[in-house]
Amino acid sequence: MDLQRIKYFLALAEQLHYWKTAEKVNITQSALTRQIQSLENELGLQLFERNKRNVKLTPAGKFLREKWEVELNELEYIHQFAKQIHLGERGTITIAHPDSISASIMPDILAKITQAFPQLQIKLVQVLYENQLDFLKNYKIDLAITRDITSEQGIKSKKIYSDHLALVVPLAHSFKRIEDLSTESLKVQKFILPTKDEGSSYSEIIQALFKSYDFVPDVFLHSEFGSTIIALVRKGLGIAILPDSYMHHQSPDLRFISLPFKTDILINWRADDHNPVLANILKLVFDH
Amino acid sequence: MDLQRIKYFLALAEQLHYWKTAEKVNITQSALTRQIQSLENELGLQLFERNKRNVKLTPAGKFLREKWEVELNELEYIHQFAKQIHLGERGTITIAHPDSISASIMPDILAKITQAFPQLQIKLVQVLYENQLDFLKNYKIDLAITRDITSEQGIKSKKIYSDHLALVVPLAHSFKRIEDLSTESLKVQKFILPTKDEGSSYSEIIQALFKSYDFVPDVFLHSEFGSTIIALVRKGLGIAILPDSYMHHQSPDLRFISLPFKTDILINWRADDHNPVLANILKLVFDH
DNA sequence: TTTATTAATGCGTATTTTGCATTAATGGAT
DNA sequence: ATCCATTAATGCAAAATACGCATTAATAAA
Repeated sequence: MDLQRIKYFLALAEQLHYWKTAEKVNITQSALTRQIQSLENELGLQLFERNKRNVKLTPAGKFLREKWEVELNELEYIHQFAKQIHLGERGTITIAHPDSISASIMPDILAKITQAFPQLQIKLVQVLYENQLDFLKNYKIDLAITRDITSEQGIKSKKIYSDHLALVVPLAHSFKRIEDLSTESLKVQKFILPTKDEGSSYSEIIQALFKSYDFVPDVFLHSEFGSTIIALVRKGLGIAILPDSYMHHQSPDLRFISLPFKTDILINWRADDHNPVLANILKLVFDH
Repeated sequence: MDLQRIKYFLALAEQLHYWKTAEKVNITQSALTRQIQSLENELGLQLFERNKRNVKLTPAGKFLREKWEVELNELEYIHQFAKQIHLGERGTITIAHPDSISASIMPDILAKITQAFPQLQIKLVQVLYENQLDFLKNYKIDLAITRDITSEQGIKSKKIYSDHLALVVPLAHSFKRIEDLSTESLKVQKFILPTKDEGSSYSEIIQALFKSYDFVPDVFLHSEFGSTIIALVRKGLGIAILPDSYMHHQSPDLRFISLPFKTDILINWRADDHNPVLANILKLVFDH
């Protein structure tokens, strides 16, 4: 059953006149007659009661007119919706990102996405560094924004931003500027650091930082979560090394001392993910 | 857009294999390929991600699979329903009938209808004699069961039953049998009769009855409604002439004395009413 | 590298649809 | 009652579309 036939039927049901309807739908009266006939044959029922002079709907025709009208509209809506999915304007994408950029580049990215594709559903999740790749591969997330470089098979990666590491201290602390730092003054500090993961490029940078001052830090506590670390520093329990994007968080009573060590932010995705939503988002993020 | 194409799509979406699907739906792989291609072109989107080795649904394809499945089922249901309407197995018909047969032939007719066509919606209404034809012509009712003969243009009519007139008296009344009736004994009675309509064949029969006894009745009250008349007789306010089908009503304290005057029950309908429901009901009523 | 698998495609054939011209039925006008 | 204008149905040839067969080309596995 061709939907076009149903459209012809609906047009005729409105006009109740073959010539006028045929003209309206741009076919000949003969073609229209046969379209209606084959529709009736297909359904095994009569749609119109007609003689050479008059055309009127049968009860079944009246019923179908009403129902088909609804059904066709519904189909049209469905097809539009599908088209939007095809164009990557509709759909859901799940993004994992570190807490450090919650207040800096994430808002920028999200603003751009929702402006360009207001119909997109975005799910933001926080995932432990060690789980990110697994989640990506197992379709639990579609995009992982991370500070770690990966060279995994099947995962594509691209740098989108980089910021500096900063020493985070309470306002009252004696460290005011980078010149105040020295091996001696650092040695006596208590440090609060991220969890040291094997092969994490981010913790390697921090290691390099300590090596440049040639000392081994007294680490009081490890935490994966930046906001926890900040709260601890504010309470005076120690000092921390964090990406300076944390400065964008509202953090009174704290001083950020920028250090000459850069940490990259990368975006990872499945190489074989052909979801148009992903393509659109990547394009947006890269056209920066 | 041909619904057959959507069915092919759904089959392929399940199998994800052109050869197997083609075999299943009884076309060649080449035909199936082209059906899917033209469906994609028509929609302006990709349904499957495919290379020469693998077939998988795109996000839009997944969406459409789900939606179309529902939509096709709905359409199939609608078409079945329409078929039933065409066959006169579904639909609504409005029937007007006089109160006198509420307890006799109406139950018979209705039982037959609901047994043969359990899906039919039947509306029963009581319509004043004088309005019946108007209601019929104006599509307010589809069938009028009446005691009046009509020879109206465009209205078809057929006798379906006939019963006798009866004299209705309280049990205590002196009239016991038809032999008790005479011009003298009748003259002194108070009568409760139906509304005397001009040209109503029913009231003409009653007139004829009185004429045969050669007297003019003392009419205490006219009422269109048989049940009202019966109540009045039971209270001793007078005696009445009614069709003897009223005997089927539960009427204690009353005596029906059958008289040798017949009154026909006719069924009327619009000559140009091609509603299959009507045809079915007429067939049922006539095959009696 | 070879092989087996499998979706796409060129091409000729079969089927379906279309438009034109004509027919036949019907309601209204004379 | 007869004629006429209107209009849905239909025969037929042409055009468009769909189909199947055979082949191609891409790809994963051996």
